[in-house]
Amino acid sequence: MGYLRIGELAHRTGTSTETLRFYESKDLIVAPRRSDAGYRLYTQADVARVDFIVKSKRLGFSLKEIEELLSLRIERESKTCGEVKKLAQAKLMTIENKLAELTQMKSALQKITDACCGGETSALECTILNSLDGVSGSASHNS
Amino acid sequence: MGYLRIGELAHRTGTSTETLRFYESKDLIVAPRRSDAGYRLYTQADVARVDFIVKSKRLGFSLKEIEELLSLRIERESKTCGEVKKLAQAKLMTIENKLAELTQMKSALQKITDACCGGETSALECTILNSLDGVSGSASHNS
DNA sequence: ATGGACCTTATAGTGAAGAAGAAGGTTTGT
DNA sequence: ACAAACCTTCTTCTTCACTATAAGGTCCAT
Repeated sequence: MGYLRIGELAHRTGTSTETLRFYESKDLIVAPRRSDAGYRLYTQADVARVDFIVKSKRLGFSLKEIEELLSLRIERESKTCGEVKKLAQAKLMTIENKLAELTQMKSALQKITDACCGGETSALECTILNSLDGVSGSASHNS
Repeated sequence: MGYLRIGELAHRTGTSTETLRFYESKDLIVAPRRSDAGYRLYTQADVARVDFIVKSKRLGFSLKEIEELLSLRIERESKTCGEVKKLAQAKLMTIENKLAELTQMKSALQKITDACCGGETSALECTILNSLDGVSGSASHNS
C-alpha cells in the first residue's frame, strides 16, 4: 500500500503519464520499482521530486539544469563535499540574478498599475519599458 | 547618425542577426525604418526593448508572454486604462509567484551550502529535496 | 574595381520538451 | 466474464525558439 501508479502521480503533480516516462528516460526521476505486471510504483518521495521539477521549470530552468540541481547531494565516493558546495554556490548566484531581475520587473509593473490609472495625462506614457528606464543596467556586453 | 544596423544591435544585446529578424517576424520588435539599401536601422529604444526580451526569457517567460508584457501600454482607442491595469495586475501575480518559488529555492540552496560542509555526519543527507521538505506547499491540484 | 564584411529574403534543419497513436497486456467493478 | 479504465513499449508528430544555408545585393577600404 501507499504506492502510486503513473496515472496517479501524473494527476497529483499536474503532469501526464507521457511526461513522467519522458522524465524517467532523461534520468530526471529514478526508475521506480515495478509491480508484478510491470506497472511503475511510485512513492511520496517521487511526488516531491516531480513537484520540484515542475516548479523549477516554471522558473526558467532547463531539464538539464534541473538535473544538476537535483544531483546536488554528496554521493559517497562520487562527489566531495567541496564539489557540491561549489556547484550549489554557482546555482545560488544564478538564482540571485533571477531574483534581482524579477524584483525589478515587479516594481516596473507596480509602477504601471499604480500610476497609469491615477493620472490621466501621463497614461499614454505608461509602458513597461518606460518604467524600466534607467534601472535596466543589464549584463554588460563589453567586447 | 545614431542608427544601428542589425549586426550592431545583435552585438549590443548578446543576440544574433537571425534572432532579431525572427523577433521582428513574431512582432516582438517593431519593424524599423530602412536605409536606401534596405538595411534595418535601429534606435536606442530598440536596444532597450531587446534587452527586456532577453532578460524576460531568462526568467522563464515565453515569447508570447513577453509580447503581452511589452504591449502593456495604453494605445488610444485600442485599450482602456482599466484593461491595461487588469492585465498588469495579472502579470504581477505570476511574477510574485515566481519570486516566492525562487526565494524558497534560494534558501534551500543556502541550507545546502551552509550546512553540508559544516557537519560531516549530516552531509550525506544534504540534498535540495531534503532542504525543501515541509516548505514545498506547491500549487494544489484538487480535482 | 575588387575583396571582404556586411546586409537582404526565403526556406530548411535542429534541439528541447513533450504529445499522440498503435498494438497489446492488466485490473477492477458489476 | 467482460467492458472500461488503467498500464506497457515503441515510433512518430508537434510546437517553440531559434540556427543554418542558399543566392544574391551593398558598403567601404585599399
